[in-house]
Amino acid sequence: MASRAKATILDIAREAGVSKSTVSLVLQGSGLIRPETAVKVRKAIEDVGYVYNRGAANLRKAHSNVIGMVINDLTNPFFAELAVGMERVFQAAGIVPFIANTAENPVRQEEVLKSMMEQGVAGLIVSPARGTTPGAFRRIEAAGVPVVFAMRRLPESRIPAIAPDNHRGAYLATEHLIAKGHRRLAFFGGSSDLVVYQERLGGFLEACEALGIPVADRTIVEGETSRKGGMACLETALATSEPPTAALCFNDAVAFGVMLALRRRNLEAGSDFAVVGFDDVAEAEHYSPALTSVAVDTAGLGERAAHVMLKMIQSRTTRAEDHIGAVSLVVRESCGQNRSSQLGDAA
Amino acid sequence: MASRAKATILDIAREAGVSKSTVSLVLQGSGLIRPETAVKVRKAIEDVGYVYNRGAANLRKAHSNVIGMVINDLTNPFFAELAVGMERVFQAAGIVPFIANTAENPVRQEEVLKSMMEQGVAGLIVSPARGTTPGAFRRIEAAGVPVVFAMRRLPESRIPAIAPDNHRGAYLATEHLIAKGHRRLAFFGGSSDLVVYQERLGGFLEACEALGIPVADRTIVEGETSRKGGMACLETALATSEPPTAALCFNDAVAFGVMLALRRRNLEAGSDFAVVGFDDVAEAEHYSPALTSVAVDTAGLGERAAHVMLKMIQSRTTRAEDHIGAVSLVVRESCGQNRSSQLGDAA
DNA sequence: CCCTATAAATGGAACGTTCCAATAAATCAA
DNA sequence: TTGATTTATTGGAACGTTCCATTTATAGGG
Repeated sequence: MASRAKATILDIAREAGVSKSTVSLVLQGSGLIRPETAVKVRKAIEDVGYVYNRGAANLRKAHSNVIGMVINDLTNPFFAELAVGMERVFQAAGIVPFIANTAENPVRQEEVLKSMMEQGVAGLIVSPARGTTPGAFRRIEAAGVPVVFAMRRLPESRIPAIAPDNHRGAYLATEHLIAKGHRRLAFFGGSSDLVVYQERLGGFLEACEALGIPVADRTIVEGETSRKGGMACLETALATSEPPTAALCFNDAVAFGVMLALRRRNLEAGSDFAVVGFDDVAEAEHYSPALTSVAVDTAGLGERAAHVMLKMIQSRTTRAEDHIGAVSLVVRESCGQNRSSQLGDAA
Repeated sequence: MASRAKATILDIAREAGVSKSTVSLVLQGSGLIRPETAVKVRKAIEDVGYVYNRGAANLRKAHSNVIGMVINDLTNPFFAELAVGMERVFQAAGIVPFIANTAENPVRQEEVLKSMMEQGVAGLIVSPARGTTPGAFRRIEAAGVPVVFAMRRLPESRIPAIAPDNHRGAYLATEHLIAKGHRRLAFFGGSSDLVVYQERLGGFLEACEALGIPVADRTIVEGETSRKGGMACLETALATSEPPTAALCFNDAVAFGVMLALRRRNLEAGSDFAVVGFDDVAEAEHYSPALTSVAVDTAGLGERAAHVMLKMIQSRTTRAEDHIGAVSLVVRESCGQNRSSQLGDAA
């Protein structure tokens, strides 16, 4: 049932009565061939069910047309949105992104990166897995393949990163909670081995500092960056002697978890406890109550990352500027009305 | 900054003072080479920062080690779970799955499939986009590349499909609703151009038939298979003169939408209106109220699909049996207590 | 009518691997 | 010692493309 030996450019040449070089030219859409010849060749291609062998082509050509996208957690819809943004710009450039999942596992990540390199990708967009070793990208850089980090970065790396302004986002959100009249604040979820965590927590702390929330009234609970993690964080925080009345969550998944835990306790997110998320995933808007969250323009960051990559490939460089994306606080229902009457809202 | 010409097997040979053939043998882990030689070669490989060129290798070798996974909607966490299951088995077989998203767009799907073929994938696991034309896989089959459909199938295709027992799942769920005492039932979401839809709706209708729900008391509302779609379905259904009191939803996303719409109307899912989902995504358990749903063992189906693919590759065939995965109803809170007192639950 | 310029098509070498057949070195039986 | 056997290693052809340098055909200018 399987067809005989795969058809090659030579088979087409024979079929169309031209030389292999001519076929190659047609394949590349060269203007040198006579239109009628091109038509003839294209028909032959169709007839024999030819499939182009990009591996063979890349043997001679400089660059391939595939870039690899290595994601630490595909089950987070956030990354799917990021991928969508990238695909838009790559598609226009005739480039196909291949996605691979590392499931937050550095070993798996190593394998995946190796495989993509062997496949001859023109570039790599990576959201590094937690615990990625500093040297993990040394060989790739040495090979001259451009790498861009998306959303996450490595502490001491020279690799350009595209990420939202985490610090500012956290500051804005915290400011909002304080403006709502809250005085005992929590930061929920995430763990300190992530640069992103440092940035977001940093923004939270700076806002507390600037707006007069004493250290004693700040509750910081690390935890998994998932619904489950969020639920755990809330339980931990409410068990303290002076529990917080509001929380900035590491991301939306944590925030959803917090809201679930509240409901289980018959508390209402918004009126009884204020919750702010981070990332503003599509779901935030449709939750009940709708989640106030820091919007990071995920798809936009994806586009940006793709553009940077394209530029790097073109200019054959392995260096580029970092890019910090603008953020904005999207106020919805999860922080309720103002606690004291002192302030209007700060949208 | 970018390194000089990429190192090849010949550079390593020179460095290690052996022939290229020896290097090749080492690369393939052949037992023919003397251990000390192997060590010497591996050191050279490390020293020059060599990266294996799989494209060149595939020129001579029969099969590549990558399989393509083409997904219609990466933003649905369901597919991420499917991917996770596959990755487990592929990883053990030394195969790397590359994922591409078609965003439910047949044109994009065509491009993606073409690109994967050109890349020389050993096989393709596909969840076809809505509106895929019957002939879309003709060329791929002709090229002898094995294809497996996951979750979705095409109406008249000979391509093996791995899917849950949609009919039975829908039947079970409907039976459950009826056992709970509901008599006016709805089927929400999906559209009739999907085979899956036919199957699920079929199970629903058969249960209605068998358990004595007259046609007049069945409400069928097609809609987008998303939260938004679910919200719309509920609104439509409640606007009828004799609105249903319970709904089986095409999938969990639709069910979540329905529950949201209920809350907006100050109705309680469970007590005021019963909701059953389909797929049992991770989120179903954590929702409030927790969603009763038909569990399809997503990761298990992924594993199965991967196994079938592996078998097909090994036996160089393009044919295999369909596989229908077992389903089970997971009863949680979204259908509330029994409506009438006549029956216990049917877990 | 010849020479040159342009357009279209072509053959051959090269790309980095694998694999076969062949060689070289080491071991063994007699 | 010699031939046969086993163990390690090797050169060369092949894989399917691209690209350069040619060749061939077509047209234009004087």
